[in-house]
Amino acid sequence: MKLATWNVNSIKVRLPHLLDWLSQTQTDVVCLQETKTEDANFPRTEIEAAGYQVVFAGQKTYNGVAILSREPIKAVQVGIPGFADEQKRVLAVTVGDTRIVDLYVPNGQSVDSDKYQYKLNWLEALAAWMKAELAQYPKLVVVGDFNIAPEDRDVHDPAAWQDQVLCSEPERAHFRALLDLGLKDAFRLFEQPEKSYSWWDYRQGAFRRNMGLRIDHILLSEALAQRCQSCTVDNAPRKLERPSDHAPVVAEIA
DNA sequence: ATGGCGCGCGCAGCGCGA
Repeated sequence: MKLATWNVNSIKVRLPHLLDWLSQTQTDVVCLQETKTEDANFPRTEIEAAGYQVVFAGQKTYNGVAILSREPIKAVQVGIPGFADEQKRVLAVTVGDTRIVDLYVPNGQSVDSDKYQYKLNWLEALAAWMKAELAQYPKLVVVGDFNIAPEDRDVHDPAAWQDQVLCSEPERAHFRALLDLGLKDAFRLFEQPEKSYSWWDYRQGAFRRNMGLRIDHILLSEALAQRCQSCTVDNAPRKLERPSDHAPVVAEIA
């Protein structure tokens, strides 16, 4: 199974990129974030015509998640159970015997913002839920835009980003707490190029200069980590006209 | 110099992202 996560920054604008990319890569499951579209306006027909089942949970202007799968989608869950949240950031499904959780973790804005505290609370609730999901599903995949660069090697300029949002120690501690549950960062199961990132600012020619962060992740339970054959960032869509500011991250699991 | 770019919304220019 080829499984991907991609923050598309508007499903409407990026639909041609997404459909081309699915056709070229033959991806089996892709989890999207920042679809920024109410469910009534989601481009379901175009995606189904490409051979995918699709589920989505969206809202106007902000947030929004979707999961596309070539195999049937079952047991859809929207949001973190027991965590009241107006923002559409979480979608979980089962495909075959694999549980797949798609996350758009809050950005946090800055470490002194109310939004940062919301992010930390959100991550606390996520960890408790993931502990329960791991107990129920030996084959668990947790993917998405985590809005956390786990280590300094995931940051183009660690000094400039030190203690800033996306890189702060409390955020990184929450990321490590997920790993401590028994999840593996699929990207770090393999040798990777130096300076591998998944997001680059639209400004300052940041992509051309590779001024990025690795904030989009694929976490795998032990049973799936053992079957994981590769995990890569696909920079190709970031080079297109009107790209998302994020690149897809892709894992192949036997 | 605290902007820069690109999105949605909606028709001007603002909030937000990361």
